[in-house]
Amino acid sequence: MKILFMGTPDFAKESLEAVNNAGYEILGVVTNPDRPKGRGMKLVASPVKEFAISKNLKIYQPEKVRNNVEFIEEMKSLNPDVICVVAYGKILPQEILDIPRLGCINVHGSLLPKYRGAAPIQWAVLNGDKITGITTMYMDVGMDTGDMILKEEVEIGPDETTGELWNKLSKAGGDLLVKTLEQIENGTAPRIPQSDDFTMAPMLDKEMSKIDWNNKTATEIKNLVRGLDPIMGTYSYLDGKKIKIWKVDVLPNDSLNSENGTVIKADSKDGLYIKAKGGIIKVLEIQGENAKRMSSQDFLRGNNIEVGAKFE
RNA sequence: CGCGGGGUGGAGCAGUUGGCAGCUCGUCGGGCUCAUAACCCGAAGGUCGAAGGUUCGAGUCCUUCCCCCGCAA
Repeated sequence: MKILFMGTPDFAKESLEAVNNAGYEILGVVTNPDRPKGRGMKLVASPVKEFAISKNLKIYQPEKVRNNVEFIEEMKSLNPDVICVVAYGKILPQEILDIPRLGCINVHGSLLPKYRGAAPIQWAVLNGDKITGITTMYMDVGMDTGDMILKEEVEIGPDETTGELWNKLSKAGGDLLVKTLEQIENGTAPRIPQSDDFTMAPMLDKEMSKIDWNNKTATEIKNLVRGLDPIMGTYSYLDGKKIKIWKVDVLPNDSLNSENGTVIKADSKDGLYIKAKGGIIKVLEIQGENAKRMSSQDFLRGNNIEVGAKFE
């Protein structure tokens, strides 16, 4: 079976590697163009491209695919049996979906129809879900609305971060994609329409990384912190300085009557404790301006925080 | 050349107009205590990111390089 692969980030790279290891013929790899990234704005190749280079696979990096006649003709001429799309980053037009004889297969990081959209993994953690998973489906023009093929559940631990879950799901996605391809090849792949009770997982907004001490409960804050680790992290201002909070625990409410966001304990042995709605946030990892991530104990050795100071 | 902040004992930081390198914690030794992560006394531990330059004298000023972080993407 001849496969054309489309994908960009490390999540997709795991799937590409799995398909490659499974011995399928990969006609080509389509990935987003190199983007300027990081300090210095240097051009960086996507993880998928890196892998494709290491395996001498043919690489395509169109700036756009819609109405790109030249690109679409090229894809047609490859004559793939299946196109595998994993976090490619572009919406594919019908003309491309129609190319492969056996269809376009997508690997999605949630149990559809829950969390259709760009950020299913992040939202599963942000919402404090205990279980999520991977779904493979036949793509259609809608946003993750295609008929489902296989699903696999993955548990989310109480302290698990998006980054950790991301890695687990990347791996699971690769395995499930290979399984899906096997079933397509021997004609046993099911085709299960999605029910109507779907939810959306839209792209994350920068605004949400600021901790809202007044309206969010301690548990919601903890979910926010692990949900945004390591993508953007969460922050709060203390004494005009932007402080990032990377890892917290929730302690039961001591029924204190201080305002939410108030420091109730700051000790270089015990760490940093902040009053929150419905509980106490024990800060485990923190990052000051121009500093790196460190334990709150380390942070407090060099930065004096007074009890009663207020995060906002 | 996108903008900006940093590299100082093991950890986190301070170091004023260049003039004996400090603080909190940890480590080691001793003491106190029924006991302790608590308290008291004492000690060790630094070529101040690297190289070069200015100077009587550089952590501090100048040049180059390496590494780290934030913003922006």
